[in-house]
Amino acid sequence: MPTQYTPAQVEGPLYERWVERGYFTADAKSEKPPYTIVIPPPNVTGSLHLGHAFQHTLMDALVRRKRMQGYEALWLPGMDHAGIATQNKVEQQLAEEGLSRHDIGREAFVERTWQWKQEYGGRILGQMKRLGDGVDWSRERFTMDEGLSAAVLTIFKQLFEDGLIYRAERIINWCPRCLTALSDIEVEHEDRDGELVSIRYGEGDDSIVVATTRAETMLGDTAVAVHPEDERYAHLIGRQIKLPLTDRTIPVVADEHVDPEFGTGAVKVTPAHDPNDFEIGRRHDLPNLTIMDERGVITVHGPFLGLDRFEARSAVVGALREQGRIVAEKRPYVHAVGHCSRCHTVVEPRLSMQWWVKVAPLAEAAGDAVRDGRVQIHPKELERRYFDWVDNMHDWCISRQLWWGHRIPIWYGPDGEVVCVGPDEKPPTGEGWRQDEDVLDTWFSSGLWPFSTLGWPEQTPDLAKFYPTDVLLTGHDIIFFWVARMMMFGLYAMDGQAPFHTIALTGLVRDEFGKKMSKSNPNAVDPLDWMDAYGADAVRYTLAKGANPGADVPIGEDWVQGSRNFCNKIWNATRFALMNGATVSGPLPAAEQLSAADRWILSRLNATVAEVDGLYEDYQFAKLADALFHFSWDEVFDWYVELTKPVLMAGGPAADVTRRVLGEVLDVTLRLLHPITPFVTEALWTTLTGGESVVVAAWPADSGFRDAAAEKEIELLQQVVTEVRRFRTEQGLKPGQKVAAQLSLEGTSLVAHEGALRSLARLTMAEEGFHATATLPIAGATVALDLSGAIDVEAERKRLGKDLAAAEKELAQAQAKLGNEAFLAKAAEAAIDKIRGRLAKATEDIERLTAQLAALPTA
RNA sequence: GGGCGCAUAGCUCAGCGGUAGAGCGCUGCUCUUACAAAGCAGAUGUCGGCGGUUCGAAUCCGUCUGUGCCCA
Repeated sequence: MPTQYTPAQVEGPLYERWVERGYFTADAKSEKPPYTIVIPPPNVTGSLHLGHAFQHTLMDALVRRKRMQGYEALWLPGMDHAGIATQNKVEQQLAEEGLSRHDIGREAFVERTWQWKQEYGGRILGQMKRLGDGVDWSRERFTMDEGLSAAVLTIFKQLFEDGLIYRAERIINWCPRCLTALSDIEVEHEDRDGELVSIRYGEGDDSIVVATTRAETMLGDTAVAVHPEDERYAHLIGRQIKLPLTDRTIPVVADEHVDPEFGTGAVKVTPAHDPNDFEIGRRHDLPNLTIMDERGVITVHGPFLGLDRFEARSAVVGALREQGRIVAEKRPYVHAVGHCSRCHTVVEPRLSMQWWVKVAPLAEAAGDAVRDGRVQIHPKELERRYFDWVDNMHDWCISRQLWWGHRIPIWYGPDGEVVCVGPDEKPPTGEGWRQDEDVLDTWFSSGLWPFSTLGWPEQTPDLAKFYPTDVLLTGHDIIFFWVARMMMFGLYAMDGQAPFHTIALTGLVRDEFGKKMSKSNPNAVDPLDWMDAYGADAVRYTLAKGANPGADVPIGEDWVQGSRNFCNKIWNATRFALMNGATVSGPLPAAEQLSAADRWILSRLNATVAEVDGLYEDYQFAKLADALFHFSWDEVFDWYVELTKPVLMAGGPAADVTRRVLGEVLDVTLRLLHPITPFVTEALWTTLTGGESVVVAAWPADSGFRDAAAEKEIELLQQVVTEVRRFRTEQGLKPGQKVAAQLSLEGTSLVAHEGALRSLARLTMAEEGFHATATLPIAGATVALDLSGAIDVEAERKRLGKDLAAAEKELAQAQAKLGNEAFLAKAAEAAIDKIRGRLAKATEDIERLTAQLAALPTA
């Protein structure tokens, strides 16, 4: 066994073996209770970034633990078809050939997109294998699969028949580059420097000043609105004023939604190009005048015809300025501008006919499921974000002017008929019938994911066994994407059964300085690079250790390196155990046969099992990773392993007992670590135990064994050892240098630990000619050392003096507290006891330190 | 503009009413027979400022400053 763990040699073969043996393949016919997580489907065009690696690590840990606990665990993988993103990719490819999608036609384009998926899609799936994701590959799904498409058609028809899907002309978010409608959540608002220009409309007494950041839209104004109680404009209400640069006049209308405090208190109304104005227009029966085409080019006749919207903006301002109509300009004027989340083009509000989901009843059910506790959100603080969203959700625009996606199953007849065609139904035939050209929002199909992947609408054994799923784990930034959509559809389609009982929300991955990591940032790290350099376990452990509930996760290469070191430490500790005959065979010896060290570590081991279990149930990954780190490194590797050395070296029956306990401790520790660091633990555990695989080993159970006395005993030993080591360091002794010492341990629990103490502090027996040059009284025991020569009295005096001062300060503080009547009267008994304990400890320390100082030879 | 959150050791973060913690970094000394990707020992903080509540505040309340996120 080499002295260093080399993940690169281990990981690939192990993963292949796991998959071959079918450990991750769930059985719907199993008698075991189910545990299910579906992966929020990544985008088919995407590749694994740290955010995925992070969430996958946590999901994998949850599922692996449950599998070990005896659940029929299913972690279901797959991808969504990412309508816009994928179509963009294929259009780029076509563009390189000098073609557009219209050149080859819809059918060929869709065919070509499938080819693209075949060739380039799903890179992320291979990357998931590198990370060690224990997913059931036999159940891999894609939102455009036949079964999932049938689910889309089924629910569309149900919603349509229930009146929850309708068609309407509204202002939507339009991307002039992607040439499609977008839903609200596909628009990102960013602050931009723009200008706010104030324009005078009308003439003389009939003039009124309005302000806008989008001057070009004035060409489509059909009114000016003021507040009905605004006296400044009362005389103008109902009058017609002249709209500059046009030959039109427009009315001044009174509308309560106008804020008289903002700007001049008068607003221009462009119903076809602004959602608020559209509403005003509806209330006042104003005409909707569209002035741009789908690419954002001006279509009204006149000097601006054919100009791009941004060119038109400056042209319009210029023309108005010439006419002396610009009364004020504020520049720069910072305001939020919506951008297409896919291509970052500035979104244009556009009046158009689209299909919508009426979300009110669905969102209410989604909110109630959390409100009444059927579904829990972790951490709880994020509930409010969820409620804010579902309680104020606007109707959802689901039609997209794309070719890649589920085509809307609506057929229009020659006489204005509108027919919704279900999955098993034949579309109407005959002259004049045609299908809607648009496809559905990708999220419409991913919202069905928790049950469409299990076979719905068919009543499959998978659906019966694994729905509802258990946990949805995802970033808090996409509560609105997955969570809300899956909740709405799950409750609607599955008879009010929520798709999962727990929503575990994580933060975002950031770099080591807390900066946001994104693909476009130079700080973006490819997790595969780190896995190559340090192993998948190191990346996984680092991510898990950063996973404080709901909080962002900073990660840096140094930390991954630290986790690699941890894996290496586990490797070497196990290596030591193997070299010394640690075993898991046979029953654990009874408590009477165990040494105090054995009882201590078993006590701590079981406490750790209980602690880790509790933290898993609470989705406290950072804390459980930390607890495991602390227990295994600080307690097992640093102390227990060192304590076994003198015993193992001495041999005999005591050594046999220790070999068994050492085997037990490592066996359990490796099993506890496995869900987070699956590879190194598998390699070690199979060697240590001869078992088939830790993947299917039993999850450790707390035996209930605790031994407070042993814990105290070992703590005292640690204290004494540390004290001697400190003294040695102060005296400039080399770590390996043996020193003769005489120990007086009578009357303390250290009597049984003389061997351990000598081993850990490197103290040899006092032989003839022993002459103590320093005496350390510690906790009732005395350690006399022969340093064979002068010791550095000054260094020792300095240090003891410092400790003494600290102890005296402590004593004074404790005395002050205990002398405080109010404290004694009002504080809890436990708090007072604690202070009494501190007082006693301080008194004892002062005594000891004073004695040590007195024992120093005078210079 | 509205809402939410965060300010703790050089860095990244735990702790959230009873003596300030971890990892990394830093300073010494060591290749002590599992491990130098390590061991041992050590240093480091008026817990953002100011007020208040309390016997007692990093922890609760108010306020200011700084900073981040979401929504419009």
